[in-house]
Amino acid sequence: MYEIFFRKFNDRVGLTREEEELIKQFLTPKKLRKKQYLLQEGDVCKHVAFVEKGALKAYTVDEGGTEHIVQFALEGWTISDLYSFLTGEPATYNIDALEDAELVLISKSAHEELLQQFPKYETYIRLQITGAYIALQKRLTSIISQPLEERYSNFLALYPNIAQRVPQHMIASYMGLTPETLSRVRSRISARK
Amino acid sequence: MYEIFFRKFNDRVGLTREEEELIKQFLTPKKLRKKQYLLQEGDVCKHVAFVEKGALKAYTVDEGGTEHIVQFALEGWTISDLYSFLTGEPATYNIDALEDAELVLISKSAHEELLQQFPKYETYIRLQITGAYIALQKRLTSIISQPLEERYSNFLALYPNIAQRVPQHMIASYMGLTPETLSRVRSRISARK
DNA sequence: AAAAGGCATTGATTTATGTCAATGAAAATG
DNA sequence: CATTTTCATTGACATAAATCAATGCCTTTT
Repeated sequence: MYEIFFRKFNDRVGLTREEEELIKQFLTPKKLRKKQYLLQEGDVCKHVAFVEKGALKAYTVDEGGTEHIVQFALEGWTISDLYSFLTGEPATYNIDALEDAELVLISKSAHEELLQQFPKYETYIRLQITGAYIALQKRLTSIISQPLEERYSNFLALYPNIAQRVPQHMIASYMGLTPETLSRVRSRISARK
Repeated sequence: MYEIFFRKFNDRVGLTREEEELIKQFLTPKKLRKKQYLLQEGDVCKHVAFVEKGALKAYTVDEGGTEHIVQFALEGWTISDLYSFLTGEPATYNIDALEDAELVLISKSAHEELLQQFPKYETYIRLQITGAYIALQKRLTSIISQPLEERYSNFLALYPNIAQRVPQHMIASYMGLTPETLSRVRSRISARK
């Protein structure tokens, strides 16, 4: 239980067995069936979720009912509406499962206690959020500066596992495109080779 | 000296006078003239810069010579090529001054020592990067889900000070648009009112 | 004060992307 | 196993954005 979570944690900051046991006290396991919500827009986000197994997506829905995918999360990734989690404001994102999933949940109170009692947790969180920030900045840079074909090729190179497990229309949504446009980008790429 | 830096620091984690003096040992002031580089693509980013005065931009330049602005930084903001700073890899961004500027620099070694010796610095950094992450996520969500007019209106509402001080073609660049398109977006908005 | 450069706007045109609709294949469901 | 659904692709067309070019207005420089 919590294997991947502690592997990641250990990669970032070394832990003794005892420390691991201490941290486990603050974690809650949760299973999610495909299509089940972890969070709905308007609710307050009560947890940060670490994915042990399966796949989730975070997204908004516009007035026309179209989904816009903000983030995917596979094994080893963390997903949440961080703004809502930290401020207690209603969430602006929905989060649900693309596949049956097993999660490790950290509640707000667990998060706060760990931060106070356990310096290594703060370091873990700092490194975690720093990595997420850098990844997001790269994604944004790609959007504003690269042509579509390169953006998509980059995506494939960076996240081959997402490309394999997630339907293409969701990747289109993640890229801010319609499914038809992504399909045409793909055919242009394969024509060029 | 360092007034805004310590005001921000104090807002996030309280500091005594002594702690402030201790941290000051690790900081370096730097002035930059308008158009002067803080960082050039290809060089390793040696510092994180906090803006005490003036304005900077971080950007990439594509094959055609067009600038794509990744970030602005006014007083109270922090700017860097964080990936390059943390890994020692060559920077992918350029950073230069839009106006004469006064900066507070934190070198890699200062950063590492502060992290080790001074838990409040780690907390400061964690809160700093968390805020930056949330802001970036909102920007990205806006790009993939909102029509241009709303994106621009949001930008104006969120950063009126940037809109005032920065030429519009740079805001267009920041939004991933041509200056002509932004101009037309603006005229459509004012026509609607 | 004159000249030069940077800047925002507008128009005409091209190119890229979105929309609507249809099809066939594949996957999920009962 | 049959029947729905979901999905990716393709075509025709509409809309949006980029490009190219010109203009006038500031601001900076000389």
